[in-house]
Amino acid sequence: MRNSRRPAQLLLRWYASARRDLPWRRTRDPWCVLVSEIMLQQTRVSTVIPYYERFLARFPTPESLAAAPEDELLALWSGLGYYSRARNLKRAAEAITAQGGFPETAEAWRQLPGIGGYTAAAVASICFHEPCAVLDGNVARVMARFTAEPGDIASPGVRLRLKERAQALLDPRRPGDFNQAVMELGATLCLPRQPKCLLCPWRDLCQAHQRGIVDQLPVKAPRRQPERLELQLALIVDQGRLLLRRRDGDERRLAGFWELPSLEDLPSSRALRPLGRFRHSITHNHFEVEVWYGRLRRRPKGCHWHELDRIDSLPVGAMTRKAVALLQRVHSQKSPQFGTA
DNA sequence: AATCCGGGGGC
DNA sequence: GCCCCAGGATT
Repeated sequence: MRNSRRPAQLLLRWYASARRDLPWRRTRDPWCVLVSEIMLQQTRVSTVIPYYERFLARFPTPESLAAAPEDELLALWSGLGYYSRARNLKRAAEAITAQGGFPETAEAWRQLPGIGGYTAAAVASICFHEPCAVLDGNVARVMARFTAEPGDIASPGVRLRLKERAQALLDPRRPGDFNQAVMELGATLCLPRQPKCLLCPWRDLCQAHQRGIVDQLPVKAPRRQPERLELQLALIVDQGRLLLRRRDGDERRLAGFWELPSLEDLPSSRALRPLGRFRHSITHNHFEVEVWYGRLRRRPKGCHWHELDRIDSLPVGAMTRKAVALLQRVHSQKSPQFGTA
């Protein structure tokens, strides 16, 4: 009994001194914690922080989000990616509002849209002290090394085992701290490459470390190779307005988002001239983007004008942002009073 | 079980 | 370039 508690004690002692001061660690408000957990899905801490601050300033409660127009939400989420997270968060906020309060168990949280096993366990343990272990990428890696797990950590069977092992180690008196401590360990010491075992509180208990195979774990299946694609976009500007088209609402990705028309969409591209190019990767698609610039006599079918200085309030993907940023650079060169030259 | 969804930081 | 990130939904 005493022995099984030792790993948790070692970990929590380390966490007390090594934990980073992150915005969502300064509160136990379920709404703030939920927002952070959703944003942190497949997204790094440093990326999330500015989005988190802006989001909660605008939507401090589930009620405020439930009442908001979706476009405003998506504009605020723009650039963070995985936009179904935002749409599901709004639906969850609506459910919470309708229920008149937050769920209090992981099982109940799990019922909300966009909330899976990880997020449910995270919020329930941090905000409601439910003794349930989380399993995310960090915990999977830490536990795979701690127990020298030989299986592929992507396989459901292995993931279940890893979660059970985390559950067995969890300190039921401090489930939220324990969960965050394991993740902190994975994020700061037990790194995918070149882990800092010398600083690790579990060094002497870690099976992989004892066997000298830390750098061989965790085992992961090879991933599919990316596709290269070329894209030509048109940046049509007139009187401070930009020509955009809206993607269908049932598109697989970036549904309902505004984007630049491609060259093929335009009746004539003779008047356009090259402005620049850049690369942009979306999951396994690697785009080489060429941007053309100019004016058009008339508005093409399906396209709409938008004020250039109000693009920020539209749902717009990062690729479109990069292209528009290209334009800002040209403008500042043309207008010395706004540039440094 | 496989695939898809965005995007970016770090090496 | 490649890996992988406080995952979840869909097929």
